[in-house]
Amino acid sequence: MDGPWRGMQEGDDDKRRPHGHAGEIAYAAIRDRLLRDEWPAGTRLLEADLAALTGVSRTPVRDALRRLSNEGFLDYVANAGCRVKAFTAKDVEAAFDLRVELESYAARRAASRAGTAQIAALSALCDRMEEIAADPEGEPRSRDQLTPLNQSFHAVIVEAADNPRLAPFLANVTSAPVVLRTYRSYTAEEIARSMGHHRELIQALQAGDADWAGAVMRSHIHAGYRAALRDTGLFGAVAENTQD
Amino acid sequence: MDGPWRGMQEGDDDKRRPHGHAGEIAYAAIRDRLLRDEWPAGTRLLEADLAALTGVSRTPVRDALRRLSNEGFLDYVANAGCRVKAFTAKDVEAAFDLRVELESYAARRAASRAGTAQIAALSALCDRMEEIAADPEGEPRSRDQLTPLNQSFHAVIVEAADNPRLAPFLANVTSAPVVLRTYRSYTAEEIARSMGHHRELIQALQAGDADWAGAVMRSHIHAGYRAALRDTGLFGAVAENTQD
DNA sequence: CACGGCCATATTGTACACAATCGTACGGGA
DNA sequence: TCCCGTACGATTGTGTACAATATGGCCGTG
Repeated sequence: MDGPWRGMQEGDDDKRRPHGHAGEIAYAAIRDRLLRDEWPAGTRLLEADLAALTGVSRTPVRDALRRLSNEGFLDYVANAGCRVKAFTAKDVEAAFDLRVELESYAARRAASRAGTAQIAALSALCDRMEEIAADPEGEPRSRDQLTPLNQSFHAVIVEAADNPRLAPFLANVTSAPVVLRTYRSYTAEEIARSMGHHRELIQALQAGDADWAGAVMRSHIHAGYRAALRDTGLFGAVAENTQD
Repeated sequence: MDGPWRGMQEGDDDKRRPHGHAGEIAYAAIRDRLLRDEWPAGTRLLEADLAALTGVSRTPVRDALRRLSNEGFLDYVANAGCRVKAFTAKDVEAAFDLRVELESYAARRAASRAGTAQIAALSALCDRMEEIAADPEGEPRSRDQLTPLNQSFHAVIVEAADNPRLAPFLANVTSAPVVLRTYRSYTAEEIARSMGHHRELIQALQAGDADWAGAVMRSHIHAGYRAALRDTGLFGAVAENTQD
């Protein structure tokens, strides 16, 4: 702890980091734990601890914390560090509301802009998802396989919307833990409906019908909101007992 | 360069800074110059120069640059510093599109939530703005007086919308220089129409009519977009000749 | 016993030093 | 003459030391 040691002592390989990626490492590591709910809401995160945890110094850790608080994961108070944000039912509503507006906008725009290649990509993603959903094996795991495919599906539509500011915005609003885990709380029926929405969306885009596409997307996100709401009681409770 | 000098040598008062605000100082200073178009699009910003300019060290300057690039003012490339973003017509469209969606959403929400105090505040702001607009004196300056009042007006509506994620989002999309300067390029007729929109908005909110409020806001922002478009040729040109 | 001020400590904010990386100019070779 | 490899300078990324601030416990006082 005293000399100019090679500052590595915790979980990491000693292969030389390619300079310019320590910040990414810290960011990814912390974000990952946040997504896994490793720390209960309200937990204070110390820069020094995180530095030791991720194997980099405080400087990139600070960068990561600023980013994460900007993305809504953390509450940051000047000169007092940051705490894991307590998600209330209201926050969940806020996030989904914004998603409804922005994603339905994306769908409307995409209706007049999506190319055949993008339509094909969406179709392929639907095929994969339906295949996985139909598989009666591995029930819990299929949910986790569905999630990234679903994200890709939405990403293609956002890309087709062709608004350079949109993607980063949506990334911020969809990165909330609650949003990311929606597929896990879906019932079998809700999953089937979600697949249906995807197919309908593709048809609307092919038809170039902006209103249709926007409306389907609106329903689609609303359905997700209802599912997420069922879990919110949990968050409210957690938020309360760790008020501190 | 050897001893623990008080690191002050450029434009600054030597009154002690209250620790925890150097970052803010750097951020405000750089953002201010960006808004004044002090640097043409494409200009590379060196951390060391900005540090000397603002009188703080590189560390808070880096924080400020990260924030500003997150807000869309700068393009940031790893290991290569950052450049002043070249705004294209497409970027302007993207920003206004997002504003239309988010602010009309805010207006819809506000219709069923705005309290009498907020309505009164909006009215007072309208009074002030109309007063200034009616004054035949100080033509160019009146525009600059209108802008902050207009921002306050929109801020009140966003606050009334009561979505905790909304305000930071909109701050990001409205902070683009083009958006901030719209009032300057308004014709007298457009200013009058803008005032009319504000009054109509208040009525819609009082009536609790979400559709009405949303529609008025949509027109309101669209009108601003048209005005901003008239200036975009300029930006395109600047963006091109500084490609580097 | 409660309350308020004070001190010790833990933690963040800032500055600076060094290491890694990128762009560029220069020189050698085809 | 043109191209490619190399070395150098300029600039960013990271680690670390120090300064400033907040927090919590302690003591004194009402």
